[in-house]
Amino acid sequence: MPLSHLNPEQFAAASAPFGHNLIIASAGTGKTSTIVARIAHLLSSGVEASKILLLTFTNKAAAEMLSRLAKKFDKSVISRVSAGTFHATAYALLRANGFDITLKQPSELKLLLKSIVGQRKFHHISDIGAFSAAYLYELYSFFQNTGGDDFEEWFRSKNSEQSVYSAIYADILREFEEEKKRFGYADFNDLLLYLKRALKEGDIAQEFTEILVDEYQDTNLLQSSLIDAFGAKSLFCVGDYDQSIYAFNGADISIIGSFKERYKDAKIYALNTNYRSSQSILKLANRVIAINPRLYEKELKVGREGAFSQPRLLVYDDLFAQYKGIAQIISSLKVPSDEIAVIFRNNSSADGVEIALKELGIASKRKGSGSFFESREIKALISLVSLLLNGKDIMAFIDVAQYFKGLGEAKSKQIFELLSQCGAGDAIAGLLRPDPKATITHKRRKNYELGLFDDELSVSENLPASIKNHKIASFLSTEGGEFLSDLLYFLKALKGVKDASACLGLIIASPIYEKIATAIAHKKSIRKDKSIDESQKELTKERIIHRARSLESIAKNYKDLSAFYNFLSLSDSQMSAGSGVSLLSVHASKGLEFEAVFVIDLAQNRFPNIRLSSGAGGIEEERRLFYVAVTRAKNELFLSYAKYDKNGKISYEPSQFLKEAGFKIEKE
DNA sequence: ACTACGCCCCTTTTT
DNA sequence: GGGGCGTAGT
Repeated sequence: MPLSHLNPEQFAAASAPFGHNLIIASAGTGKTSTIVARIAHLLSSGVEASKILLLTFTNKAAAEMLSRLAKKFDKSVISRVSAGTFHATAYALLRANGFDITLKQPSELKLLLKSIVGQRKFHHISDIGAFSAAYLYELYSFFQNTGGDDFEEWFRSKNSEQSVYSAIYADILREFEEEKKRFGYADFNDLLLYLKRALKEGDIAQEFTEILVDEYQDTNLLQSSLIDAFGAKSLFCVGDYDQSIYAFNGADISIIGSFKERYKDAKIYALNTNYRSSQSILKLANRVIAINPRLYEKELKVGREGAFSQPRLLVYDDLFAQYKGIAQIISSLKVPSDEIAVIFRNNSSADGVEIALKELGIASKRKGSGSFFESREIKALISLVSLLLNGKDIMAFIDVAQYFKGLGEAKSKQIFELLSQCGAGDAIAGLLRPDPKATITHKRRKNYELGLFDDELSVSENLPASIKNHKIASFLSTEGGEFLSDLLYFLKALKGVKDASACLGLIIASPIYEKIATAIAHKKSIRKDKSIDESQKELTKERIIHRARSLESIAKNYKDLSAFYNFLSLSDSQMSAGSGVSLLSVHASKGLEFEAVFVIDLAQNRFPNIRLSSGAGGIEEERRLFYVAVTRAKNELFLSYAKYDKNGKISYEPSQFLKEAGFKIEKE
């Protein structure tokens, strides 16, 4: 039984009676084991598995806890436990209840918002520069996550100078909501908002006996209100206010702080024995974090004994010398590289470290950061998948169309609109089965009427046979016709194929993807003198197909295309394949532990990041970030910074956290 | 009106 | 290396 090897504190928490339980679990105190034991306790006491909901911060964490439980319980029981991130859980519940939603990444919705902002004028109101669409999106997201109600009012109370635009911004966002609805889009926040509303209005009746919340300190008001909307009989919230580092996403430390006041029957448990870090590491971490206000009493006890090396401060003259020096130390450590992490405040630090390690032949892995899923060829592949699932997805349509010469954003949009009219809002349906009764209207461009491009008839003549008789054929250019013909062929080839991996295989083999791959390879093979490097082009194309194939093999794990698409949209920190030294931002390091940890670029302005510390969480949040970073270390901890940057143009002061940790730093 | 292309900007943290 | 913006070209 998992409960048998718990310490008394952990046991008390794991076997707590039903009710509103808050477990204050400091870093390294066996939080995961306690949650696993709690679920085991619930199952053993006869709670039906499907009445348990486990909310974690990453899907990986949820999967890990379930796999631990699978060792003690029947797999068919464990598979009935609902577990995942807030977002993954909400998505699953909404879909299971018939909500038809296409989840879109923030980057794509920023693009959609941008197209709306672009049509607005601001300068007739004021000379003040208006916010960019990206910034407005983030602001709106923050507003939603912090439980906001009236954007315009909220905005005015927060931002005095930009208040002149508050009405326009609010109207833009109203239109944004309409557009999202029209194209069937939802973003991360929408998942939570939709579910919350559905629960409140009784559209979804999902009862849980107990909801367990991991990383409770990073819950924001939207998430907190969603927990309440479930109306579960019992809560088991596990967190540590000293590790709250998501204020920028609306995480509110007062949610954990006010637990006692919000729930009358609240019981507070504390896990105080640290089994992870050596005494000297813990001492350093606690000394710094003690400067922050204490929300609950903590008496940290060291669970490990033995002789460990003291944390070391490494000071370098130059930024690059720092990365090189760290790589050198790493190569000399007698620790497996998988047990080493380099942790930084800003992702911009990662490149230098990666290069320095590479030079010494040391393998490293970085979390997802762009590369694979954001590459053009994978994005196009996902867009094609998206179109199969959602015929209203205009952004996927434009993304695919752009690889056909002569089709840019505006032309693609026009074609999409025409097709939509043939398919009652669904462009793909409009292409496959145009409604003969639909009347289509098209805003003709003036230039056409002036006869500037007079080959309208000959253009139609050139259309591929498959598209010649389509209702919108008379509006199409040769390129547009070619694109729709390829798309039509693609849709017919994939019709009725459910298996995700088979789908991907067919997509990759389709003429439309072949054209896309060729177009991308072509662009990447243009030499400086504008000639084409043909051998390079072939090589790039092979690499593109190879990458596409690796996505195909990932798809094998999913039962159908829409399950696979869900994974693509929701999966956290996409695959950190291979082995080697982990390169992590502090946020990405959350929940992990390593034998040896390097916290780098500990310079004032860099870490703490001064620009950010003036924002939501303030310097206290930066201090918590420092606390999280150093408490990842089990045995060895190295702290470092450089006095100057590469070009010596900027000089850095040591981070205030180094002083707070008790390091004596000599003056120049 | 729209697309293609070259040049300059910068780069917080995550589901 | 990507996105924003001005310019040339269809």
